[in-house]
Amino acid sequence: MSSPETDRAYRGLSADERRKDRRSRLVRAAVKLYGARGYANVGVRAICAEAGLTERYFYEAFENGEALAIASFEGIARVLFDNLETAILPHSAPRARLRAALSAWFGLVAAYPDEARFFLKDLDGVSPALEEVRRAVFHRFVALFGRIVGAEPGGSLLEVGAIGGVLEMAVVWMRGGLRIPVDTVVADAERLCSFAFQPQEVRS
Amino acid sequence: MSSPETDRAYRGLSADERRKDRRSRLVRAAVKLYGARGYANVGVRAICAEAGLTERYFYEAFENGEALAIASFEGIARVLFDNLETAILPHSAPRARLRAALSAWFGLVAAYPDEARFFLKDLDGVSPALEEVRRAVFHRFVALFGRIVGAEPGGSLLEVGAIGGVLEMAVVWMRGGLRIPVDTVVADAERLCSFAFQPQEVRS
DNA sequence: GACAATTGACATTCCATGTTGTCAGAATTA
DNA sequence: TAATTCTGACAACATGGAATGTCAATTGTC
Repeated sequence: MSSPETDRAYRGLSADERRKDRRSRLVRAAVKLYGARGYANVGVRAICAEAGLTERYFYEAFENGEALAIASFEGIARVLFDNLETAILPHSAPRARLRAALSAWFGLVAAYPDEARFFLKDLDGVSPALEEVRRAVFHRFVALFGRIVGAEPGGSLLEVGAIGGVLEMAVVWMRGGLRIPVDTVVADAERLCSFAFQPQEVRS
Repeated sequence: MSSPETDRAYRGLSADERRKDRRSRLVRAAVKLYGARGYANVGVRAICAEAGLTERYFYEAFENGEALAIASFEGIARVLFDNLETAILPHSAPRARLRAALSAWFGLVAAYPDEARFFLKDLDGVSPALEEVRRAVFHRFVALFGRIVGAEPGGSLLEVGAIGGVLEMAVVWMRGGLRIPVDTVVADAERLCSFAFQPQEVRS
């Protein structure tokens, strides 16, 4: 407990603005380092150094290190879903919506490699809380694609497989240095999804 | 350096036999704990306790903790590939071979949940060495299925996606407590793979 | 300019872990 | 039985990280 009786401006920013700024700097630094070194190899010390802040402000912004990881992951997920929703907006035909969503997905992966690496690879087997967050986001991912192509809700295992495949494709694509043209990757992913997300009665 | 001038039997086992026994006990204990708690939350102390051995024997058997993780993973992979090869042996038709392999895969997942959890989830973002091992095994996995259905070698991204999907299906299937009948899961996976692993000229 | 709030650098505490070392006692052989 | 190897329990050391605390210097307010 410090004694902040008043909260006056500092460098032109209010107390709230400063707090939010520090928080977002921490998140950005965290994602960058997570993506570069892997979550397991990044501690709060390194994150603070990268953000140009000290531990004191870290624990002002987050309960602990895990909370930052969760916030980072959920921030990435939010941006991702926003982008996908925006991307499919102009289209109405299921196939066109699917292609637009996948295009956006792989475009984001290419544009934000650190975020992508963290999002794709780091969150497994670390802690139950992190695992649950990953699970929930993955489920939303499957549901979104189901909605995109107009499949009935519920999310069959086949759809799970398709989305899992799309994620793994991104992993391998990145590891190969994005040398494969994005259109090729999108086309392959589209084939995988369009097959898996068809309505039950047409499937077999 | 101890001074083992001779190596005499102990409890009916030669020195070599005892070493191998200790080593395999360590691997078994490691996989069990990895699967239960996640790799990041398991140290050599806990593994030694689970194996009923002490640290002294750990470092007799392995260079360090990471070496045990690699050995564990590769041991699982070896058993897995052996099982798959055996499963497809009696069949010659691509479709039958594929079904047999997938049946074996999901059967193993169900039969060895600890091994499966470790194999599927734990190895990402921990260390470069572990990551490389995982990558190599995944590649072999894709190649094996390509060979099973008689696709030309090389491993397209679409095939990567299919295998990634199969792995993710196993993850979700396990998390759901294996409540979905294995035949259903195999059938879905089979659809995913049979579609993705077709020869280029037929694909579109 | 005086005073309070705010910041940043750093020390400090606490604890877990990896790794190596010690040693008394059990099992084995002669 | 005596000598010796092997074992298991545990101490010891080093390292690194999480989380809290201290304090002088800086910035804004009056």
